Amino acid sequence: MRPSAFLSPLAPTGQLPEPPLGGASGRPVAIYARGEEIYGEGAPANRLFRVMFGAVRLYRLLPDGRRQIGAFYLPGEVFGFEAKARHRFFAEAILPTGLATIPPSADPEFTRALLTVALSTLARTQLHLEVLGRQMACERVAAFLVDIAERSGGERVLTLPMQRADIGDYLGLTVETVSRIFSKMKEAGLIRLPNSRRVEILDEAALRRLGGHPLSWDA
Amino acid sequence: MRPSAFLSPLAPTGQLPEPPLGGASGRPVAIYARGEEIYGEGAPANRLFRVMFGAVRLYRLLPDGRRQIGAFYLPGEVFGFEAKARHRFFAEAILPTGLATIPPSADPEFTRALLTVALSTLARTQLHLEVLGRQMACERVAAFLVDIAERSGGERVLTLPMQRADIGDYLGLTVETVSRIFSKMKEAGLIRLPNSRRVEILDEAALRRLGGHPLSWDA
DNA sequence: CGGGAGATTGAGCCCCGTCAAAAACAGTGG
DNA sequence: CCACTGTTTTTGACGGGGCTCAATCTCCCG
Repeated sequence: MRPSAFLSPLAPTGQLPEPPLGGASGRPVAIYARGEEIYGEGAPANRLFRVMFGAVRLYRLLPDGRRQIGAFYLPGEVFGFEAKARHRFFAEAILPTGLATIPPSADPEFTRALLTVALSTLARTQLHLEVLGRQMACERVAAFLVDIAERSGGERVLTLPMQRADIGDYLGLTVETVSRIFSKMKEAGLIRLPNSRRVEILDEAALRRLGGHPLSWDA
Repeated sequence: MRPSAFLSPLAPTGQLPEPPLGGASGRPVAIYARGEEIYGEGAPANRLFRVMFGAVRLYRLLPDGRRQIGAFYLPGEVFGFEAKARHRFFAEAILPTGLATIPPSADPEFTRALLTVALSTLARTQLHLEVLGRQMACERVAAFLVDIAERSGGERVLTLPMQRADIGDYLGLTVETVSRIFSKMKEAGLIRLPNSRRVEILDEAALRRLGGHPLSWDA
């Protein structure tokens, strides 16, 4: 499969200038257990992380407990930057996860690379915004599946690292709705579900039709 | 009023390093008419804009015509950067609007300033995401009003540059719902509506309670 | 004063959230 | 290997918040 430059701008496919942000080269990898907090809201934001393996969720909590997951990070992707000195999100490992730490640097080359990553993250967040603002539940799930498929290498069979509740909190839906839509998609022959964590995409074109226009900014 | 460093990071309050991105100093200002397109989807993204007066909406269209407004830009704010070489959004003047153009530069100082702006924009987009993903219609409208109030100087009486349809497409709601909620808020004594474009905030605390926690990342 | 765009209000319906229960699954210890 | 327990997922029934459709009202501006 052709790597989508946009959906995987942070992946180790070579788009990111390797020297400043890239080097996992010899850097120590910290291991986090499933569910372990990487940093919390209010923690000082003084370093970046690159996912070496596993997966990470970034989220915020409303006072009454509602949770919005802002992003998932898969192997190769970079997260942890903030506009201010402190984090406004929680970051947690979804699975046993290895993270390489990228210390900050005043090097212009580093700044440039960070800008690239920040702009890619912004672009993805804006796309996410469109999904939450203007798409129906089934379109959201379809967009999510297509996105994850692209980011995890374009395999036809993918293993979701997160559970249904995470998907719901990412898409602005309830667990029940997500589950129901998975079932509908299975009935409709769009996907197969060997088990709850594994999804085989049978009709990618139909999913893309549901999920919006992921190619319009690819040029 | 105390300027909120976060909600107005792009405003001419001095937070942004002035030399590289800041200078409206002597730069020509292009005037756009109400409704005029500043750039379209697919246009080359090769310069930034600073709003001198007026207001701008940034939006995307789904194939079937649904519109998601990703952001509004008020005087002092900067927009126009993209991760790729081409725009994925449409930008339009909402009112007669004056824009100063900021040409790109390879200067490290410029890159650093651009990074600051990009990170602020990302932070705001993530907040918007939370509103769309997890808040009820009335909470969205409340959050919107508080946000606009802060960004336009914290006045108690504000003049909305955009119409109801824009607010709806920004908040993921229909015009009718936005209108109904304005009416409810008026009945409840939270706001007054001298006319449809003008909003007087009577009970800011109640609006903030509705609209989430805009102070949690202010530290 | 008339025309048109935008805003408001009403009626009805549907998608999806809520509540509840059953089913599938993952460990754990016997 | 199997009972036992807690977690996650699925499915069902029901109600409500917000969308759709449609009519009316308000405000500009000629």
